[in-house]
Amino acid sequence: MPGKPGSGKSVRRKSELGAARSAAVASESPWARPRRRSREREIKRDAVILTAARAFQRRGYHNTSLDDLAALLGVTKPTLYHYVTNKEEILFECFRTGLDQIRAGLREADASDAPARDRLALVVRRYAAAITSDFGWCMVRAEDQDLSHEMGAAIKALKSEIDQGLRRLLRAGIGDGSIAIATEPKLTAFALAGALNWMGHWYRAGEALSSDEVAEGFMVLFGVGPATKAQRGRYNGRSKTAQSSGRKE
Amino acid sequence: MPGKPGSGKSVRRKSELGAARSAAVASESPWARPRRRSREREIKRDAVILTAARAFQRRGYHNTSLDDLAALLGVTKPTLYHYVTNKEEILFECFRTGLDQIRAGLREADASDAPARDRLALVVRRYAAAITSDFGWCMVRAEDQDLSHEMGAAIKALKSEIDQGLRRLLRAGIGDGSIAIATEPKLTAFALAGALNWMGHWYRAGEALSSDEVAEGFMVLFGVGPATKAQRGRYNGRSKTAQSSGRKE
DNA sequence: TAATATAATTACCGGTGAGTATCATGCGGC
DNA sequence: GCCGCATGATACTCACCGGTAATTATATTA
Repeated sequence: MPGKPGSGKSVRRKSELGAARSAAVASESPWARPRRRSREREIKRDAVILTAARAFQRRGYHNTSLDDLAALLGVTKPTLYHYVTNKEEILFECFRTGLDQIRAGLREADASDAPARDRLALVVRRYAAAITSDFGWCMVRAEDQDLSHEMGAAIKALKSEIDQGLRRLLRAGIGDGSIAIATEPKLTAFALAGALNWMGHWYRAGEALSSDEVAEGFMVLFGVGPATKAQRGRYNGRSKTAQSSGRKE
Repeated sequence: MPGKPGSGKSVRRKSELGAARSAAVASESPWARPRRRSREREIKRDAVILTAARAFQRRGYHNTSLDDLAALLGVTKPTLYHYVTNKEEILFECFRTGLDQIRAGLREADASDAPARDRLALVVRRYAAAITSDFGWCMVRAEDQDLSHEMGAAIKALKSEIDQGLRRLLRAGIGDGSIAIATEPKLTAFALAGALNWMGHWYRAGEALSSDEVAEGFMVLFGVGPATKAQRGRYNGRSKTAQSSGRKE
């Protein structure tokens, strides 16, 4: 139906539409109907994203058709379009969900006043957990090539934020003496991110090591772990503090 | 043409075919020679693979049609089928070509009697060079998901060979005292491979650091570089020999 | 129960892209 | 000149897939 308002080619986020509506029509009109954000809907949308992430992980983005995805969910393809605007958006959400897990760890670390080494360890653990999660594949393997310009740029920004966060922690660690590395933070961050991202390729559920253990191993490997002797002399034994402090984990 | 011998569904390597033929028909028959291994043909085939690798790197495997590829080569699609059996084979060759560069480095290292640390350094340099080459993308980003079972298994085997080679070198280094790492070889190899593979994502031609320099940096980072106190003697006199070969950037 | 919004379905469209059947040309050897 | 072969182009098929229109089912509310 060509006359239906708002159904044009432009990609309209449902939320934006809703916001515009409620802002325009004010609140006393009976039509301003608070747009009962039925929780149900978001749950289903999340199920679409999660199922898609798993399917993409197994068969790849391009080898997973929307019919496949719909079948996995026990519905038909058009139903999917009630929750997402197109396939690209699904990939984008997978991307974002995974990256957000890491960014959450980063913010958590920023809010802490533990030594930088411990904050970095936290982020690395979160990173490893995210990579080995259902959304890990999308972060590592899916490529910006499959995203539109805007979405690709958005993902790139998120990735950059994570990269910068790692570098900042490394610099902070050098500053407060809790980290001693032999190479510059930039290269170190690249190497660390690479090692972590690669987990997405080899780490399988049921691996002998938990993702936390791998994260710990990488910290040691990069010379910023508790087992490094170089650390011992530089700053005292308080390195365990944040490790066992009330963090949920 | 269903009648043409050897043109069935099975993927036959041209070289194997040629070898089998010449072995069977001996060398005096006038029909034995027609295998005029016209060098021209292999050159063209290589061009197909290389051009494909570059296109895949930029736009991705699934976003590059054979028509695109043909256009890049200034021919039409059916022409491509004179040199490869299908698109999958192109991807496989890209994979293999890249991996072979690393395997060559591995064999080179095995043939050397230098300390394991230097042999590892050589492999890491070769690895970094391969990843930043035109075929780097295929090794890292392209996934086995797009390959048939047999080809996927073949690639997996090659990858495993490389992984085992890295572990072997690490163990050898621990054995001869030229490498001192704080974690087990398996995890170290994963981290090292990950850091190197990730170069395919961030390294661009014209980067401030050459791939050799990055490789050197990683060696340092992983505690097996020349800056490590465990290595006091600059015993590496020959490690520069192979360094300058191969890179064009 | 009527009105309405949402949810999901059936049936389709348009485009694309891998792979093929068939014909045309150039070339070396007889 | 003719045959065989390699190489290439034109024009096509065939299936799949993303996305949509029209329609039915379900639930909520007045």
